[in-house]
Amino acid sequence: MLSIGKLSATTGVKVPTIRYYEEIGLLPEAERSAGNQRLYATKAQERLAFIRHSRELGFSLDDIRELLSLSDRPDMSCAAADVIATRQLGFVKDRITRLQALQQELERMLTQCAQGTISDCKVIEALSNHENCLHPHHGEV
Amino acid sequence: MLSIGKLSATTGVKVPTIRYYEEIGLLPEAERSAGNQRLYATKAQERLAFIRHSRELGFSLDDIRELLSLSDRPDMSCAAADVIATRQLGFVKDRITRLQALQQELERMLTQCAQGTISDCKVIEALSNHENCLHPHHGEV
DNA sequence: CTTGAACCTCTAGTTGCTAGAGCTCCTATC
DNA sequence: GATAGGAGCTCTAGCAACTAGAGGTTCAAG
Ligand SMILES: [Zn+2]
Ligand SMILES: [Zn+2]
Ligand SMILES: [Zn+2]
Ligand SMILES: [Zn+2]
Repeated sequence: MLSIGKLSATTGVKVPTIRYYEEIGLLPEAERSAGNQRLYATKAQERLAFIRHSRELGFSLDDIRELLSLSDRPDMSCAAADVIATRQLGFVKDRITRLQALQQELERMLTQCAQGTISDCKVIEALSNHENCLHPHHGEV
Repeated sequence: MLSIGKLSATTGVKVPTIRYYEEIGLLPEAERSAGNQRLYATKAQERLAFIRHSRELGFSLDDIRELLSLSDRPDMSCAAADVIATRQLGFVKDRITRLQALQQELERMLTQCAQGTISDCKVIEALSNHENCLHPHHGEV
């Protein structure tokens, strides 16, 4: 059985984050020592590693909750898991597209600026009106 | 002079968002009608359009605050503005790189999955351990 | 047996808004 | 001029996914 600190060290998830995951029900309530400190078995390490890795791949905690509950039912079809991953892939692709548009706009305004005064600054000018933009870039970045 | 609703309609920024920008000092306190309702001059439209466009390009409100105060000093060097935009470009490029790594990992796990049961699902397996990943993908997405 | 690191709970802060309650005001129609 | 209802007002709370701090307890090394 590991203390929360050891669990944190072996998984790379910070102590308060582990407690937070327990609080929101991503991790089951930990066992406690006589002095009320959390104790974890190896199983918790795996579950936490799963969460961390999924987070690193950009999944939301809600998606992860769903994926965890699926992984607890090995005989079920994996269709639901694949739907979640496919949706995530869609988000990622979409975001890349939008960020590439932003990159172009930022590069354009920076190369146009001749490093003079604010009144001549193409960066400030570009921010002031969208007319010269090549992309629509609406919605969240 | 425009009501907050008209200002919202002409700029595409929602009414509560305009009030929020005023609250945090991005917009100056609006004049008020006899009945205490906000009234805006054309200048406010430009300022708000600047904020909105900068947000669309991914700048933080703190950066925008800085950019706005620079744009109020036309005789100054624009170096500071260019620094902010360059930094923003850096963020964007970095994020794109990380998202492209995520895209690859997600595509890899999805193409490997044979659509069977959870116990054979390559998506769940890939989330369970990072060993087979091609990228480190640490840090925030 | 003492010391200090690690643990506990609870609250509040972060970013950039958004939603709601409960009220007042403005304007259009009759 | 009365009235209906849309738009405005303030204030509080909530979202995601944590992070930081206060103030107190427990554990483990020496
Ligand atoms: Zn410039
Ligand atoms: Zn634009
Ligand atoms: Zn699968
Ligand atoms: Zn990985």
